[in-house]
Amino acid sequence: MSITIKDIATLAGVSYSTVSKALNNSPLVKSETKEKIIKIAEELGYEPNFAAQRLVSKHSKTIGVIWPTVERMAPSSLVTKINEIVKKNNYQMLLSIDTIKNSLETFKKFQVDGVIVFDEQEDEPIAALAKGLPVVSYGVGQDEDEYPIIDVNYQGAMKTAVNYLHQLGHKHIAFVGDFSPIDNRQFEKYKGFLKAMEELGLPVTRNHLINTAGLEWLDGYSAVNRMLQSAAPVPTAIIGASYDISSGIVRALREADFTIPKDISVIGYDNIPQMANLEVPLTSVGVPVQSIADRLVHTLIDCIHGQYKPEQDGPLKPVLTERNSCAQARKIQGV
Amino acid sequence: MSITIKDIATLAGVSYSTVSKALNNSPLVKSETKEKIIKIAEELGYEPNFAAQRLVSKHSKTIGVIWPTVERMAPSSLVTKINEIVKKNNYQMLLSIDTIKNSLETFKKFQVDGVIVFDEQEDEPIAALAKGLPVVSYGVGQDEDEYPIIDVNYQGAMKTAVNYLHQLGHKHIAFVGDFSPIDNRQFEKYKGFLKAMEELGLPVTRNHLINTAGLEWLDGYSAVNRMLQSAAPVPTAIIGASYDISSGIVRALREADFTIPKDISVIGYDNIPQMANLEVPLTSVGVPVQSIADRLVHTLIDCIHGQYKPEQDGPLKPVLTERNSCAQARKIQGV
DNA sequence: TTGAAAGCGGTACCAA
DNA sequence: TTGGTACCGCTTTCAA
Repeated sequence: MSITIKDIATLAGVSYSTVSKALNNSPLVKSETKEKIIKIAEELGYEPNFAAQRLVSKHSKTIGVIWPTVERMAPSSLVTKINEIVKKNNYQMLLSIDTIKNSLETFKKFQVDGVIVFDEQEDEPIAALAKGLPVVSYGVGQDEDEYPIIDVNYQGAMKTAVNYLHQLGHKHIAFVGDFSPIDNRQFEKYKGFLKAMEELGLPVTRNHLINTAGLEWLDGYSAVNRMLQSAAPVPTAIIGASYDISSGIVRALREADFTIPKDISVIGYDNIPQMANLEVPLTSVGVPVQSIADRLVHTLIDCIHGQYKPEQDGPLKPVLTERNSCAQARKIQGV
Repeated sequence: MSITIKDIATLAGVSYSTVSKALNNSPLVKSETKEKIIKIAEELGYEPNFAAQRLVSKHSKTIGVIWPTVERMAPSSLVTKINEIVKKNNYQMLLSIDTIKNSLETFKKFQVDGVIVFDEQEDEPIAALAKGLPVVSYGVGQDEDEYPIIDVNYQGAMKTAVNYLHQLGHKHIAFVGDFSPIDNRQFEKYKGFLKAMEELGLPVTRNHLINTAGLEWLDGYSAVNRMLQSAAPVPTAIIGASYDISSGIVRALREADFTIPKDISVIGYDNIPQMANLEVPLTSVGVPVQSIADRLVHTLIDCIHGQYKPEQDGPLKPVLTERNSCAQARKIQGV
């Protein structure tokens, strides 16, 4: 059995309720008494019983993160950042890689104070499952949401990327990504691209829209190979829809003896530091993970304290980080 | 406030201790009463209070996993498997990506029954930090360990790979991996390779030992490029020390216009299904993740029940999974 | 400024 | 078979 406040009380010659107050730094205890008690507690290596505390106090200063797909880079990067920020705010983070339903159940048992969800493509409506437990997600914001969704502004990011390339003189810009309409988040990048191109009056034919039908690097790789083998003229610039996809794009281009950025410019979505470690360090666009993580955690904490108001914060701002994978457009080959 | 056994007791017209027994399926309760109580509990959507239960019962049927490095493929694959097996054994899994020290603290608070550690390169001795909490790790077994380390038999895996290539007629086999002696696990693969080559009387010069000095795909990629640029004759086969490294190896070879396996054979360490999704599906070697996960979880559960005996299980068996990235050795180019 | 005591929601023992 | 009750370890009134 481990040390309890009663042990401390006995040693200190006070009642255990006094010990409780002292340990919680209550102003109701004389500072001498307080110091004495704290000293004894430290000597004994006292650790409060968490279960007992929560049986009474209800909150655990813990945030749960549900992350069902462990195998892509950008989320890994984000979850690492979230962990940092959670700690900075005196919370702990616990992760579950189970289904949303199971994870929520587990987290409710353990009485976490709130949950961050990484993936909402599940049948059951999260709000119903959460039942009172504060939940925050990210992706595409919608008005009807019953819990805050941090809008990472995919469309804004795409617009930034397209404008940047346009300023470099590019007109033939291709989008390489997964645009099955099932996946909200991916589809949003696609829509953002279309909109941005349209606003600038740039051409969008099927040759500019390369569907990877998947999110692994290999999907990006094969998509680009297909593009290169088609009869259509090669675009002067490519926007890759994610870190992993972009890594496949770069690989395919280099195998086909394209030099980046001399022969073709490439921008990758996902503003994570790992973009710099690719074969060709990639200029990337997107809300920096740090900002996403910040917003997620702070919104959740506000929810926990009942202080969250929709639209209290402005939209998240996508940033373009230059890394020399883009150059002035050259004469367009072919047409 | 949520439903408690007292609410149920009132409705059922029995005492709450009877409710407790009924809900725990005690044989001391008449089955009619039991059924009635269970029915009411279900109707009310009763969920036992976990904190209260643990304040009394001490164990949580939960296993914690400490996983400080979220960004490599093989561990991701393993953790996913562990989750499955943990569930199959009626436990839950919680993940922490914090430092070992912090994670252990968190897990102790939440009273998990045991912990699986993914990474022991930390200063503090884990056993001391765990203080009674059962811990299991994996990697290289050592006799002095104060907690079980599942030996994944790196040396055996290397031997299997080398023998396999040797039977195909290869004599010039290179090892591409990180062999800084600091990292026990990586170094063990290196030692296994050396030993296996020696046993077969195969030559090992510095041209056969390519140090990646890192574990990312890019490290494998650059290492192979360096190898190809050196004056030394190219080996007829390569063993890559991990999934990520092997992925870099394949990329570098293909860029240099080597056809796998016609021009060169490649085997990758890490027996994970993802090996099949590489550009060239790779023949791989290693204890299958399934077995590693199985052993980890079962050993831990034995420890939890105080039933673990060192050496109760034989060594884990590396398996070679063929995927056509190896062929009969051709005449050696050069020397 | 301190202490006593009533819970929090269960489990488990003992008595009826 | 059931009910009564003493904890588990802590927080939080309320009284002293």
